[in-house]
Amino acid sequence: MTMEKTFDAAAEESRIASMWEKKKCFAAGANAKDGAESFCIVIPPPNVTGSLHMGHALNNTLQDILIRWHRMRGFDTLWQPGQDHAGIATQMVVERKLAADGQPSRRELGREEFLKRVWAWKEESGDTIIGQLKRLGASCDWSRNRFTMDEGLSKAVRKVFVQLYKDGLIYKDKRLVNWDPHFETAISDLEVEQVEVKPGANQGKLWRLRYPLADGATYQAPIEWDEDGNPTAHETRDYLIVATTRPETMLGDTAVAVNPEDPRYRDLIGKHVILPLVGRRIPIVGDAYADPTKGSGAVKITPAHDFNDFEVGKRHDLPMLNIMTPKAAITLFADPEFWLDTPYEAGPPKAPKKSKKDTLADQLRAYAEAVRDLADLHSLDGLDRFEARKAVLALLEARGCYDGASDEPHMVPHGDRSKVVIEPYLTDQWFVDAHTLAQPALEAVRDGRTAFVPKNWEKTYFNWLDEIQPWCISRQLWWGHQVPVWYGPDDTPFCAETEKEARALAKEHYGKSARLRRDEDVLDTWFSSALWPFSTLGWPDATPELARYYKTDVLVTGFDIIFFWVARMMMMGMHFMKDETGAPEVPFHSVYVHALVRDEHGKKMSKSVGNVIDPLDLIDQFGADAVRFTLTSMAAMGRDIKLAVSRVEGYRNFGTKLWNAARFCEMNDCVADPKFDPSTVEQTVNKWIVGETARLRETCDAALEGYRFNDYAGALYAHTWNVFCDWYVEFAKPLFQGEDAAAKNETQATAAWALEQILLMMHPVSPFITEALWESTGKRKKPLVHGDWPAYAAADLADPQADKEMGWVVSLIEQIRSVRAEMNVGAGAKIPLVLTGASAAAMERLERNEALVMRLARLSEWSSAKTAPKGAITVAIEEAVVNLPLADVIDIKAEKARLEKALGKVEKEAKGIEAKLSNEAFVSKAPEEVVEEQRERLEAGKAEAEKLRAGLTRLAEMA
RNA sequence: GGGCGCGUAGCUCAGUGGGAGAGCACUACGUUGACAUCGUAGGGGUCGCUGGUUCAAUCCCAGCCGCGCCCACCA
Repeated sequence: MTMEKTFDAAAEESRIASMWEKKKCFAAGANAKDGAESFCIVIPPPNVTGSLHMGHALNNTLQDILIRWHRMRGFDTLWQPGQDHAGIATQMVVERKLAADGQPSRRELGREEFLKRVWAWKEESGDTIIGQLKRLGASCDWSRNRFTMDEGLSKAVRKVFVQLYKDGLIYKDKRLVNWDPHFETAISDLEVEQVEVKPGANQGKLWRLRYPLADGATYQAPIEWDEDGNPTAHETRDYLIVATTRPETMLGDTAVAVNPEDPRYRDLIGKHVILPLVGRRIPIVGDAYADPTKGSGAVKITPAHDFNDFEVGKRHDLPMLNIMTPKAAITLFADPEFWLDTPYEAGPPKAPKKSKKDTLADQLRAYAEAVRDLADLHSLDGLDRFEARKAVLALLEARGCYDGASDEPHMVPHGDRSKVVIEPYLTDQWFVDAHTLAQPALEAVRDGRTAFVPKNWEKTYFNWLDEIQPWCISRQLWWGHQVPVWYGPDDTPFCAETEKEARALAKEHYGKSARLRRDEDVLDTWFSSALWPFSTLGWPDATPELARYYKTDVLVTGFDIIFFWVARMMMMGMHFMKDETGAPEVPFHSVYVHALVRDEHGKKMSKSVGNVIDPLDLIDQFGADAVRFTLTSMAAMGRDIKLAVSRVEGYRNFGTKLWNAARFCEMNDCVADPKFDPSTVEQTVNKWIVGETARLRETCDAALEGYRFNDYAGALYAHTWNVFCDWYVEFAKPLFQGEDAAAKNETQATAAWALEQILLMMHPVSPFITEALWESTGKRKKPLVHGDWPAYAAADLADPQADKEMGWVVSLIEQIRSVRAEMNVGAGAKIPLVLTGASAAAMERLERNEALVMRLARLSEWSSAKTAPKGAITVAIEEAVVNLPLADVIDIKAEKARLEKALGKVEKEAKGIEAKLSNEAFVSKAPEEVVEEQRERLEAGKAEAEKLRAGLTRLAEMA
């Protein structure tokens, strides 16, 4: 059967994938040797909502390489797959879908019904990404697939929550949290993105407000300064100026703070201002938080809506006024009381229109309308915060309390999912005492029980954990693990894994049965992800897998989730898992942090920019192996991957190259022989390729040991194309066509073996094409996915003599080819070679490799002579001079130029080395071998220069 | 403000205290029965700038210039 000219990736990949699946090739422990060590990776679980993107493709290719490599080496290997329920993201997707389908909204459906819809959606499309990972070739043990909301994992979540609650490491607290007004839930610090806002009509400004001093107080405000910044003129003021980027929050101010050291305001501490619009009398407090160098030096304090102000408020026991609804509408504006209590001497800017019925409600309405006109408002029903901003500013201006604004681009917090502005919001939430949990996690990395690769990520990890804040884990969402806490009639909390246990606790507490209601909140998605390395292995049950595979080996991830996920797995793993001695056990010994995939210009891929490259499109176009090989080649440590489609095409071509090399072997009856022993080959070319193959094995293993994936891929590429295809295959041709049957047989067997070794070593990165070739190039006992990774050493298989000889032959051929090309000798023309000044060794080398040199250099004949023939072009090589009598075709001028150029290069180099060697300091201080090496190089250079000069002389004689 | 990283061939990037590399692109030639998704040959770089350490610096150190990312409560 003759092979096709190219590999049909589309057809073969699915066939091979189902073969692997049918034979359960990826099952935990498959292909393990007796008594093998375990090797386990837990997959970073993709969102059930997700589909495969380039980041996944890279992440999973690298994991798959490590997994396949270990599996072939006989480790007891498990790649644990699974998916994340991705609370907010999934809830968002389903809500959107409901809206798009014209279905009732989440709130209309109610919690129970909505969750049914989410589960239905999960059942319907949750397997999408698994199918995509399979197309990529990911060799996970799919039979063990887990989901963070599975019963088993949910049990783990409940157990962890209850235990941490008992340990005092989970607690409920009323404090400011980051509130997402779109999803109406708290989010953690990590889910907040700081986005710079540019100055615009309603944002990016610093507005100055005037707060009148109460009780007729005044102070001297400096208005002119000398060069040194000392005030030279003052004016008497009866108001304070405060600045803010969020003017609407002034409605919730409960103090103004000044620095106690600030001479301008020192005497005002303890006095009061009247908060404009609301008329509230609020104190002026002295607090170091107020920075005299910033703004006016006086700062408004809104304890319920600003993290700093919250702290100031606590220090001074200030009231904390919540002025917003969960949707971040300003409540005051909808409240008639606000307008009634507001002393607005200046009145609204336009007189309220007289209405027919002069009732209070009408007055209010008229006033409201005036405000709306003024501030260009649309509605007064629960006035949105940004509308309220306009209204507040307009009102303040009308009241003479507005002191102008300046442009001030600044960072504003946004929700990473909702993209809306986050509000600090005062609510009851559940928190994890992350600081306490972080300590063992820090220690483990400091003492090397877990190592980051590359190491510099450890600093990032330390910096974050060192300053870690309490982790807000409760979410006011419906999709997720519900907090396992029940409340009694008096709101006493009972934390238990089941309602039954909670009831028992309540009965004990109250002395009788009580009605309980469950906490409605769910947990942050990352809470369950943090348990992933042990929850997926069966914890809290004592499963064999947990005993066998925990701790896992290496975690492969992008740096963007070091905080979200890696650090939290470390914290949870070490709190809940113990080794034989009872000491906390890390979830993995290594964390390999890879780069992010960007577009070919280095931009982050994003749907809105439209520069997203879909890995599935690439797989369709070039095959999974090409995509995998590309990403692996580019996965150098510490740098982003800029992906250009042309690279993928290039690696697809590489696959074709390998395919055709196999095809060549097939056509020449190179059949893999299980009994073949590479150490017994006799032909020099065969000794040489055996040695090269052994070196490749060492390079591959060393690269993979060090997670230098690009070195691994690069070595395979260079060996396969530039060694095996470019030279060995060419060397083999004359042997296949020659008379020497023994040499031919040996070469057939060696070629088959060398190809087989490439298939073995390339399988982890290019599993499909190698598996296909494995099937077509021999009768195999087991599929390549379970092939035996080679273990031979170059020291045993490489033959220095053979290496030297083939190196010499290669350079001889290259030199002749170079001359031919430069002299425009047509490919069809065969030319004679005359060797002069050849050493005995050189002569022997040429004799032994006569056939292949003749063929590859396209020679008609060769001979040796004492002196160079007339009219020959000469090239210096090691231990000989190559003379090509090309008198007919020779272009003397061109040849002279060629020789002079070569000579110039050699002389320049020699000169440099000579200078170095004549430097006393160099000779005395540099290591012996370096000096010796330089001497040798100088010798060689001189010899070559000599040969070139001789050539030039002869050329001159010809002319 | 703090931290991390990057500036090497036209492009994308490896790399090393002692002879500057790859892929793609480019130029010329080429259907020599594995492969035109190919072959052969070739052009192209003061390794960001300036100092320092060293016998020796693209590599180590400092500063500068340019670019990117992460973290941070600055009104």
